[in-house]
Amino acid sequence: MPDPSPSPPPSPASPSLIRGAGVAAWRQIVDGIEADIASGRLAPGDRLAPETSLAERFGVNRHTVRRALSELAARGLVRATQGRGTFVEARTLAYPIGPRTRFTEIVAGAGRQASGELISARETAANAWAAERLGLAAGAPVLELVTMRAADGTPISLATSTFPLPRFAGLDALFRETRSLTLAYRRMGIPDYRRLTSTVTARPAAPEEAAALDLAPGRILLVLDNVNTDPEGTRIQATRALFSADRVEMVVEW
Amino acid sequence: MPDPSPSPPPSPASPSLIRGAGVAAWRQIVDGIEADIASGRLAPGDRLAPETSLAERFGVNRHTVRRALSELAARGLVRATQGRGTFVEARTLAYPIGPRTRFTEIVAGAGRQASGELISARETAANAWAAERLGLAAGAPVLELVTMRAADGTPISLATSTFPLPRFAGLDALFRETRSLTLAYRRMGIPDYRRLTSTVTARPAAPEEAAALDLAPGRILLVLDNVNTDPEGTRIQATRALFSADRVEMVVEW
DNA sequence: AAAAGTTGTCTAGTGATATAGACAATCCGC
DNA sequence: GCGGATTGTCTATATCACTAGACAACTTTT
Repeated sequence: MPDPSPSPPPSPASPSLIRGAGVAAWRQIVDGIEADIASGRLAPGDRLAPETSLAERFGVNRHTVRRALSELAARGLVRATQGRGTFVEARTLAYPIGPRTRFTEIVAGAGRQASGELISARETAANAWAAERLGLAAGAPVLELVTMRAADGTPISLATSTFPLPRFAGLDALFRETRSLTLAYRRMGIPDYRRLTSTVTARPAAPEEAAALDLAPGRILLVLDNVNTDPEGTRIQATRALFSADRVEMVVEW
Repeated sequence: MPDPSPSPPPSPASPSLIRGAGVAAWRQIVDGIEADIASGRLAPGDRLAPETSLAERFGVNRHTVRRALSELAARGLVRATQGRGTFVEARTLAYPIGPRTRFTEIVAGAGRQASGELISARETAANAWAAERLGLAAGAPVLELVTMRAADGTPISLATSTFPLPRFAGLDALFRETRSLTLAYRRMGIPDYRRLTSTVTARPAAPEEAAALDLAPGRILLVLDNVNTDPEGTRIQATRALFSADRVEMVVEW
């Protein structure tokens, strides 16, 4: 049996809706069109089928289709103009997963403007998740940094990084000063870090996550877990970054 | 700005529901609990909070909670027993993304039973997706194989692989005979293949995809695109595999 | 200039969702 | 054996989603 292989992108979202699944018809239409946009089946500038055609295709009333298009417009994915039609406005960012990633370079490479901020820094006790990944005892003191990144002002990722204490006491101050984790590491005597593992999964955004990333409720998140070590192989950083699956696709190259 | 880092798993799904988002309250509860299970916040064997507690936590009627739990039970994620409580039954498969992947080994390594089948094989004209990845002219003749994989009888992935013709004419017969793509390649004079790129993204399942993978409508898919080459660097295979994000997490290691 | 195509807005009726209450049945701890 | 905790089932009502029709206003095509 060959390793799993994805099917080539099929025709646009299936017109048949699922009734009784707890997802409103208009919402399913939203998700379907959004999936077409995210997958490239609908590209920026493309005009959507007219409302009456979509209604016929999805087997719903034209008002239901309008409810969906209204939501898509509110999310900035499409723009409707009276008498002309509804056009696609969305695009995604190709985000490489690799031994090292530079958010600013990734965004600039896509012809967009990167920005970011350190939302919070605090010393706390390592929870089970961080303790396991950093090889610490549960409850061990750690430094936790929360950061938010954006491309062209659109939130891209919400990330929390955890570092063992007391080794990394003061890292947050160095980070605020240098705006670079790599430079902050160097100031602390660590010439470079190495990626140990990366894990990707996906799930719906919790309400507070959706709010932070300016997403509609329940949008899908790509969750990227990274563990980094110092040159001697000691684990120094465990990070979890949340990305909107509508705005980002993960790319791995060898 | 450091590379994005995920926040450690937060407390269980936010109890507040989003009204007016087109997702029924009971359905949001389903997704929230399912996310807790997928993320490990709720582990197999854990008992869920009682119905009355969940109703209070989510701010809904107990019947609405029961509607959600009924759905989770139908999906095989939880099991309710009168007088005792509701317990978690789900688990996920760690699926490595790497230069080579062996589904059977991955599943066996998780202590589960792998199975799979070749659903279809056909000669067709390359669509834009495959043509781009294989470096072919659009419409060039290709062989397309569709496969389904399962672990312990639970569908894990639906994959479509595309191969250029006439070079790979007969590959499907060799594949049926050897049950191994690597062996089939060797019989055709290709000692080994190499991974060129892998891309991971996520989106809701289309109805026919959900049906094929035995998922509830609208469940989240992890979509893995791979491009492989022969030892000389010529692209020989483009694959898209669809995975349930509830059942699989992608793991990358260096 | 007129017709056709398309989005935008208004009013109104029917079915699904969520709520509510009550009580039965099962399991577990004391 | 009893009480408390929890799931299971029944009936009933209010609110929201979806449908339907009609027509206005704008843009594009003929």
